[in-house]
Amino acid sequence: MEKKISNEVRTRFAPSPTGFLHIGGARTALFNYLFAKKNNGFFILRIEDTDIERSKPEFDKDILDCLKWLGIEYNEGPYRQSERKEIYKRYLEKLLEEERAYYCFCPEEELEAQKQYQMSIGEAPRYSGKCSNLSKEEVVAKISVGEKAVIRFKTPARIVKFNDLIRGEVEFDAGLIGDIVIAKNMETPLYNFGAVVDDFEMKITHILRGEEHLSNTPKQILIQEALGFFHPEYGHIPLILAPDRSKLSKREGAVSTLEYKKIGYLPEALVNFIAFLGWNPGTEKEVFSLSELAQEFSLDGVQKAGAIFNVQRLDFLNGLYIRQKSLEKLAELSIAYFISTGLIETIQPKLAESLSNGNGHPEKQIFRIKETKEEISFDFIKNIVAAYRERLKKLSEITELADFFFRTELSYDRGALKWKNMREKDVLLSIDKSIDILSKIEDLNWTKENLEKILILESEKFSSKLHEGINDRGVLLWPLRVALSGKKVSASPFEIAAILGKEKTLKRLKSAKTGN
RNA sequence: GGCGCCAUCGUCUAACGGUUAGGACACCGCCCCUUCAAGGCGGUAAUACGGGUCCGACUCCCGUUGGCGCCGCCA
Repeated sequence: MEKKISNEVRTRFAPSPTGFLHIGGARTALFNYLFAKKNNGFFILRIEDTDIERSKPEFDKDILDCLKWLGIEYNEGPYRQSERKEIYKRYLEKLLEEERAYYCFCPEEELEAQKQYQMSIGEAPRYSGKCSNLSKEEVVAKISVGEKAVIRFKTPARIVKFNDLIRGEVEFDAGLIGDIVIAKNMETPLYNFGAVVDDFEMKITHILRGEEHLSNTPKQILIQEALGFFHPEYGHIPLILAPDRSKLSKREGAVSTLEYKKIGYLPEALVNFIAFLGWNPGTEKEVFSLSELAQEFSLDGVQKAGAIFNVQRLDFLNGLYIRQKSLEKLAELSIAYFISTGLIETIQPKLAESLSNGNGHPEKQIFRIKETKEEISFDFIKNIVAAYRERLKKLSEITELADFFFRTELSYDRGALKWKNMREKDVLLSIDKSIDILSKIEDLNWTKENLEKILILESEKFSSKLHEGINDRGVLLWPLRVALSGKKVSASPFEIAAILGKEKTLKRLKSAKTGN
């Protein structure tokens, strides 16, 4: 076997644009990227769009957008196989000339029947080799009358061994494979052939791909030998599984990775999460940035068994990264959600999209509460995010948590105002007390810290008066919370009041009293 | 059906012949506390099964079982 010709590491990610880039594909891209980075090598993106029926520009775009979002940058590409037909044609001609490949005219129905029969008697289904016996004249004659032909590779019947970077020595009996179709015609190469040619042309040294390709490897090795190519190293990564241990399917999680962006996952969280699906550094450190991963990544730490996609862990990591993220950035990202749920609006219709892509300038934009057309500042959004960031698992959750900041009428059950077994008249007393306290605070002193200081102090006084010495701040703070937010679960009433401002705070308290 | 790959808590995993089988998520309990989070402390929970080899197996070998992948004129 010829060995690789270069000692610089070159990896590639070679998806086909026949579907969205799902989590499994994203992880394959990540591992190739990390391996290249770790070894000071190159990472190449190649789009395998030879299947013209199924390849779609929108999927092509999805792949590119996705990698960009995750921060996975490629040094070369994207190459597209549809633009490289001349190259494949050249190698196809070479194989044909050297009689390592041949035209096959067998109709598909016949092949299908053959396969069914072979399987029914417990044999490995494979092509009989019928057309390999055709003479040159017969072939020319058939082609000249326009008979449809594909090109088959004469698969040598021998044992193929290779050392998988992750699994160790793997062995296949190529005699069971049969002569595979490597091109539909001279212009349309098929996967096993196109990939081999490109990997050679692009000087790929390490091929890290999903386990589903393990049984393609002997075919590719044999084609490499027929063409006189060197053999790249192979490493087959375990699959990412659905909760029932089946392959991630369209119905179960195989959606575009960009969907996770929509729901409000941070790319840092997703990268960290998928890196640990099938890999670990061997230490107890589990929070890694992309560049830390690039430093630590090693094939030794890659698992052999498939890993189930566990959303709870993703949520945990996302919460972690949300808490670490800057307020500016989070607020910027959150605006898109407030806009899409109709809570706020902007005069610039394209803004939401550019913000979620991280290139808007929110501090210079004008936002309005949709219901009242009242103008709000970027700081207003920032403060809301600050009050809620600790409670978020996903960014999208913020609209449901904080919608009350943008509404004039709060609708909630009056019973919610009651703290523990408080009597109705005490609830009214409590609200009056809050109104009394808050209306005395100057606008200048209307800050979260100050409100907290005063309200804590007053709540203790109020509580002991109400319950004769029992200290239960809830008697003042709970009705206040519900009056301001309309919710039983919220940020602290101090934070809410500070963001709402004195006027709205008092207004909400007054309507809590009257019940409208 | 054939071929191949795989097998440690529910999940992601550590261990690379000698550990009370470790960590994280989730779950449960306690603390903090005006709610929910966050945070702190603690707990439940695993080597699929059967044979070997060895003084000693999660670890090595064989088998069984189970899971997954491929067997396309898809990639």
